[in-house]
Amino acid sequence: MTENLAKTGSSKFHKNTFEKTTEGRRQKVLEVAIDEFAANGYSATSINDIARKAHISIGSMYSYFASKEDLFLTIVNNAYVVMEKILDDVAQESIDVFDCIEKMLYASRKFAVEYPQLNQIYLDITTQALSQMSIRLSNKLELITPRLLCNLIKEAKSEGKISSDVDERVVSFCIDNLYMMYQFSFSSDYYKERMRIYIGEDNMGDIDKVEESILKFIRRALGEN
Amino acid sequence: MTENLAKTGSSKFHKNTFEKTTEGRRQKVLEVAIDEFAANGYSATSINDIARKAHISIGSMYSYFASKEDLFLTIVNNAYVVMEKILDDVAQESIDVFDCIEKMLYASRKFAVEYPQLNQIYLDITTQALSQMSIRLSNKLELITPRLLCNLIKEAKSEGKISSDVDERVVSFCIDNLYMMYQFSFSSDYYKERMRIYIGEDNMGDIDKVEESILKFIRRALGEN
Amino acid sequence: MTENLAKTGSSKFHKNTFEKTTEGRRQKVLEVAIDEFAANGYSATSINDIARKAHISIGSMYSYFASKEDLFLTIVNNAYVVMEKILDDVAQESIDVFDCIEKMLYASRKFAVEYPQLNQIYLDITTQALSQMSIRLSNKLELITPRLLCNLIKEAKSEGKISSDVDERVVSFCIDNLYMMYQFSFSSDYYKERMRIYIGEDNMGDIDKVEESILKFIRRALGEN
Amino acid sequence: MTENLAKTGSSKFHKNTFEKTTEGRRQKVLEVAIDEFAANGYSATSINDIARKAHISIGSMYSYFASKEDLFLTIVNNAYVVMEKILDDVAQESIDVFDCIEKMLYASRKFAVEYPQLNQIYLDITTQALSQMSIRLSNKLELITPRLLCNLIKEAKSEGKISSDVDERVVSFCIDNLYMMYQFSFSSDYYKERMRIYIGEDNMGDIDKVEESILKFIRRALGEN
DNA sequence: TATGAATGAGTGTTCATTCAT
DNA sequence: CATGAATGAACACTCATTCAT
Repeated sequence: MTENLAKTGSSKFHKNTFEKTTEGRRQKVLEVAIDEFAANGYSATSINDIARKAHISIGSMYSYFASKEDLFLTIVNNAYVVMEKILDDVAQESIDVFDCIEKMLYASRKFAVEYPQLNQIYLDITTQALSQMSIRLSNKLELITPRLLCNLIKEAKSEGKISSDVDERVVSFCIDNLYMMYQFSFSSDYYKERMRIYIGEDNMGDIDKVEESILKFIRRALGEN
Repeated sequence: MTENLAKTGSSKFHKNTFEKTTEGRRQKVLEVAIDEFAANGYSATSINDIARKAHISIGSMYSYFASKEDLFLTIVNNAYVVMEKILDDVAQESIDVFDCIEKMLYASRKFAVEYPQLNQIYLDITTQALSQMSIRLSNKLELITPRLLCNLIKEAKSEGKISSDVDERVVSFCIDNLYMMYQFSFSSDYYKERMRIYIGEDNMGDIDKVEESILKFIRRALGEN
Repeated sequence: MTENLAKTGSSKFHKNTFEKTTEGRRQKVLEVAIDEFAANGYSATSINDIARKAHISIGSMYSYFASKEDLFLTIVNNAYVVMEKILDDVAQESIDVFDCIEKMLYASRKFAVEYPQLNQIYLDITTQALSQMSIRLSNKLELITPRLLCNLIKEAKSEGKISSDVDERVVSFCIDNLYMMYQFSFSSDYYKERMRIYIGEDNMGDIDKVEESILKFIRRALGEN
Repeated sequence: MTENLAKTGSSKFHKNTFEKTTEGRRQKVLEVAIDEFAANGYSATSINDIARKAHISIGSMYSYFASKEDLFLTIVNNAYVVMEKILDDVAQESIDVFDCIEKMLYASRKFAVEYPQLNQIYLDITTQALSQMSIRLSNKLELITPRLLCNLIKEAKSEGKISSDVDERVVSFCIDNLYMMYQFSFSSDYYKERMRIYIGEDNMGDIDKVEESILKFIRRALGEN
């Protein structure tokens, strides 16, 4: 549906050696690291632990990554790439604004359920303690959703599909906020519990109905004509 | 406007000794601890550091709190009490749904700007790594906003002020999600930057306009009649 | 039976204040301290803990005793006084060597069973780590048993009751060694288990028979005529 | 002379890494640790101190042993192995009961004089405070002496070498008690002083004569025919 | 390139002792 | 005289990182 989205600058936080090992080692390292960082947070995770659980020497670990931070950023970057891909696909497949908005909400849940650890790690990054680190990440990705949503709204406005008096920037912000919180609601135990409290134990079974309500909320907010 | 809100069970995570020191020491400890936990996160904060910066011996620290965790929980609990108070005031002062929704949005920003560290700490708690700890907190507070919002919407629906076909639970969830994200947007550098990208550098100066747009978003979503 | 034994120099390791408090406080402190030192050993016992458990402030503790060491020595000294009294009584009541030896074995057990903690503490003192402290104790007590036993044997020898070719010093040493080990065998878990292994689970019930055998061992060793 | 003694289950309280360092480091660590534990007792000994004195980083210490307790148990276990070996040799070399009893007494002194620290540590273990730890030690060794002595006596009884009316279990217990106390008498300052008091300063020079007296004591007690 | 032993600053926590009230 | 808050050196233990093999 939309123009091609600018690709995330493929930042690289690992050493060249990491690309040269076997796929198996590479995958094992990433897999274990994701699990550990997701479960314990950045600070409380030990790189020695990761090495041990991945059946790899810390020597190797440090031949792949210059530091614990770099290992973490490698993972985060990978997660961004995955997220980006999904978003990209959604944007391409959508036929109009409302379809796109709907698909993005679905995608949020799907991503959260499929990769709960990546979301837990993402949550960590938004934390002030890790904000210094997030600076090292190309925040281009952070630009992709805003631009996508913003353009979507603008287009829809000019096509008369939605009310012309909405501020596309703020509205994009709100919609993405809803996406993020919805995604988090499947990630950390804290947010899971919070959603349960709001939605009610009984309604947790019929998640499609919940999603439909959220979409209705958004559509109305947009002043769907 | 509304019924009296149930008070948060005043859990206590400090030892009695803490209540007996001078107000100065007490405040200094809390102040420094809040700063440190907010800036570094729970794990990366050293209780010895806090003691040093508060010009208090580590021995005293441990005569006030049984553990680092308890110091942290004391702070979090205090933050909750502050939040609760603000929320309570808003609920009491409001004259109707829309007024309340508006006042709560203002309050979110006000709280975030006034106590950025408390919000940074709150962000930390929602993290999976700290989910175990949040269990120790009476999550009654977590119930206060849902109930408040939900009742508000229900009432408004029955009064015909808003569309009767909205699901009050999901809608409350969405509105609170918008509040939380808005609040976070003034707390951690990450979310600050994110908001800037959405709203645009130029619009950041006129935050009232942004808030107005968010409110319009919500009002429309509620199908304001 | 024997001459009066030289009294232990009544060393004093407490401050005068300790004598001036109420009997209740004094007893409670000693009682708790004995329990704690016996269970954990000198080093691993906290004087703050003792104060807390005795419902007495550490301030008071330090107004009674100059240091943890002095509290410990006070207890040890008390224990010695108790032991000495028992020994003295035995010596007075006995009608001859063999009677005395028998009574002393009974007394060993009685004392160990009645005051297991004092024995555990005594065990501690014999340890090299605490040897420095034992220097501060008047080791006159340590002289009392040797002299008593030695004189006993000498007398018996001259009376022709036991073989004339025994070395009274070595024999006294051996007999006291048997007493001590027997006493320990009712004190620490280690020695209890050791005795069980030697004597056998089945014989542990009839301790009188065991004692009879030990006495027979000693009597024969003395070449009882 | 006797059947082969069951070997002590070679429990292992160190990590594999400890076996991989250089012999020099290994010896230095054990040597320093033995000295420190012997001199101060378990509780009052600092593992950081040991590391410093062994010129080894505390990190290495913990790569060799999981805990202070494990370092201690490693040493104790080593001591047991040494003791066992000596006992085994004595048992093999002896030609009859009395010879064995004599050799064991010599061995007790030899071991005590040669390894005073090991005995001081052993003394510590018998203490109630460390009884919990002794549970982790295979107490097979504790069985070795009882069984050896008991069988020896039984055999001698059936061969008519010693009186048939002695209870081999109690007698073994008594003899081992005499060995232990004799051994201790060369180990801690407390027991050294105690022996000096019994034996007399003048007789301390001719220890062979003392030993001869002790053996006579035992032989008579056995009712040697 | 892979290994893992080695390092030591740093962590959370304890405790004997002091002293103002 | 009794109190208990305050102190801070010391403790057992962890972990990111280095480097010789």
